[in-house]
Amino acid sequence: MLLSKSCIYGMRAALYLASSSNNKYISIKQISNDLDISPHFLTKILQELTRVDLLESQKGPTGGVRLKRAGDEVTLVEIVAAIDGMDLLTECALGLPGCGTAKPCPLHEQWADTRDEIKKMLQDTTLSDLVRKGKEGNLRITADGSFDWLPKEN
Amino acid sequence: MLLSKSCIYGMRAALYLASSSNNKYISIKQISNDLDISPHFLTKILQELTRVDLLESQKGPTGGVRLKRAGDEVTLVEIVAAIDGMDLLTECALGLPGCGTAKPCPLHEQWADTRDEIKKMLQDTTLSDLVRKGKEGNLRITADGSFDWLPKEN
DNA sequence: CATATTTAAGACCATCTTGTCTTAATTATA
DNA sequence: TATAATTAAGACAAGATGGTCTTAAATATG
Repeated sequence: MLLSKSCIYGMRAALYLASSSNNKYISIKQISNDLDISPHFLTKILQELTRVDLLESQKGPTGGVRLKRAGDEVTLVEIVAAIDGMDLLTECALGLPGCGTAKPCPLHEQWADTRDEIKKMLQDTTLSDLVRKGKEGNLRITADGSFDWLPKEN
Repeated sequence: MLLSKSCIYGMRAALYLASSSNNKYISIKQISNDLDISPHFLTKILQELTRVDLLESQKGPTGGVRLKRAGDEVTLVEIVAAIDGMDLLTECALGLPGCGTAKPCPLHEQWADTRDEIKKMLQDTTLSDLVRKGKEGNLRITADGSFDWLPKEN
């Protein structure tokens, strides 16, 4: 698997938040309901994103979480880095420590190129990019496609 | 992590076997010694590769495992498919079942391209390709670089 | 044929990831 | 101020992966 489940859930939730126009606090319970993710588990994941300042949170009634920066200023690589770490984008495909141009493994060259493609994709894609695409095509971010991208207009 | 440890170990062992010119049976114990991999664990992994006919094995003294086909006819994707399965190369990056051109997720387009790059890399790289590179540059397939690519000449 | 060596098979345990639950702290609001 | 709602924190359970060990089956060789 490329990304852990935690990371995937984090990305889906970030997309959810980025699709909200007014950027008000939204409760994790609502997010977990709409995205069909276990609420406690999602809470733990979003706490991590709050800790690294991708989200901000507020407790109590009317509390919840929201993006700390605008969606067009948050790229996927930041979410991946926060949850899965940068290992995928830096480590050797054969698992050899210190593998690099100076001390490569036989697969290093090929994998370095491929790895850079992944990195570029994650760096070049913002939350807003995906929200735009999602709203235009009414695409799904849940298994059953129940998420509605509301509100549709900004 | 892109590939599981089992898969990485399987690839390293396959490289080891492909680097042997005469393709005689080599005991798993010797491989595990030279590559510094737990012998029992490696045995289990190589059994899997034997099961899918990438390797063939013989029991008893002078027994061991060897490549069933020539190294230039075995690509990395076969090893990955045998051990980790094809999930990495077919599944949605957001984990949505049935994600594809017909019913995409917002990230589908980008990820499909990137995924194809990974696939192409694994499909285009043969064991012999890596052995050649390894012998030419005396590159390592162990953490400490102790593997010697013997014999150097074929 | 007896023995030693090797793979095959699977039980078993450790560690990591995934997921659940409980309690505490915070805060809006009646 | 009391209450209810919410995040924060962390203990705990379940499941997957990584790794060890034991026993059985096969086989080369003395």
